[in-house]
Amino acid sequence: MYDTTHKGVFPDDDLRRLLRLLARAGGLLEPHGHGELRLSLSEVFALGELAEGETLSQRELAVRLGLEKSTVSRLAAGMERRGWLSRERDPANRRFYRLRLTEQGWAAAEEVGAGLRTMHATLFGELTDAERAGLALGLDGLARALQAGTHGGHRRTGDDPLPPAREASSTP
Amino acid sequence: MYDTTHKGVFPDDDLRRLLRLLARAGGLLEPHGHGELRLSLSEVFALGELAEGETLSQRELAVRLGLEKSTVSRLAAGMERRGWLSRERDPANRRFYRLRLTEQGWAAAEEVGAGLRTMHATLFGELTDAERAGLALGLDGLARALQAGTHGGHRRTGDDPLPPAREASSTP
DNA sequence: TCCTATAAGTTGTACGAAGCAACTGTCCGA
DNA sequence: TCGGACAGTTGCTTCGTACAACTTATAGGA
Repeated sequence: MYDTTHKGVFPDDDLRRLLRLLARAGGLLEPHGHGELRLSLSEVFALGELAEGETLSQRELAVRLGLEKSTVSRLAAGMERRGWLSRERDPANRRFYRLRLTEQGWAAAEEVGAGLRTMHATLFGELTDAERAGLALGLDGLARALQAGTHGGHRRTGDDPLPPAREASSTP
Repeated sequence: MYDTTHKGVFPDDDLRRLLRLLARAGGLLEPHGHGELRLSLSEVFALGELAEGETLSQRELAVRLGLEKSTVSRLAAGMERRGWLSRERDPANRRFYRLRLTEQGWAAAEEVGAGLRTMHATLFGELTDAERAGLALGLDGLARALQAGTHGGHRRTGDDPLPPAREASSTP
């Protein structure tokens, strides 16, 4: 009896499709057996951030990843243990770490990055030009929309009042 | 030193943007305090599946969600405990359950669905027509591409040799 | 008809990612 | 010189999940 009454309870449109995609792509990424490497999604993102080249404090990284500082503390410790990043204290302000990738870390980032690019190529190879273009446009808009709202909904960590802070954390 | 050598290690294109979006949107959805309800992402997806109207076996649901049968066993048990679904044995084959939403389950689905639609509306309200159209087009293509590959990458559960299915993930 | 293989679901257990709270250490300004 | 603010750490808990071993039901032979 519900069938008729409640059909289409969930939005069956673009958003829904995006969500499914999220889930699906999430599956593609989660266990992340990128090559020899085995890393968590957060580690992948951390590599991505650090591969930007800047040195970051753990807090900075936490903000960018939307994770709790304690989580990032352990995350960074683990990556350090695996030889992917070095954690020097900022000489200008020893409260801060200066996280940066080691050579091994760069290698890992490269490997993961290569994996992502491959997947990207495979996936996007199946799209038409129009679809690619549309996707680029649409995602830009979506990113903007997400940024705009900031929507109380972040991650668990509600660090909305973000990165204005930062004291002495150097970086050329 | 590495900076120059390894700049742009991660793909900095649409895929990358999609991934960021995943992460960010994931944040929007994860804790899922939809109205009064508090449910995990997997529960949201389960509601979505069951709100299609069909009765499903737990195995079917597991396949669609891309989860292990034991996980789904507990998931379903939890949802039953909360009064969202009924689990009758299939009289024709008593090994199977026939999962279906209860009235409360439909209400929950409706509430969650409403939340999703609201979010959708908010988000998409900020897009231009071109962006919306592009997104729709692009996501269609992406969905097709994902389906096409099946990409060995699934989730931990390697249930590739299976029916046409969708997937999900979760978190409290 | 019984006997075994298979399949659905359950339970025990372990694990990893995450948050929160309480703590340490560092700095800075009154 | 003290006290507050803040980066980072550690202990603890929670949650979602997988895997493996088990139970129960079914279906197909010998």
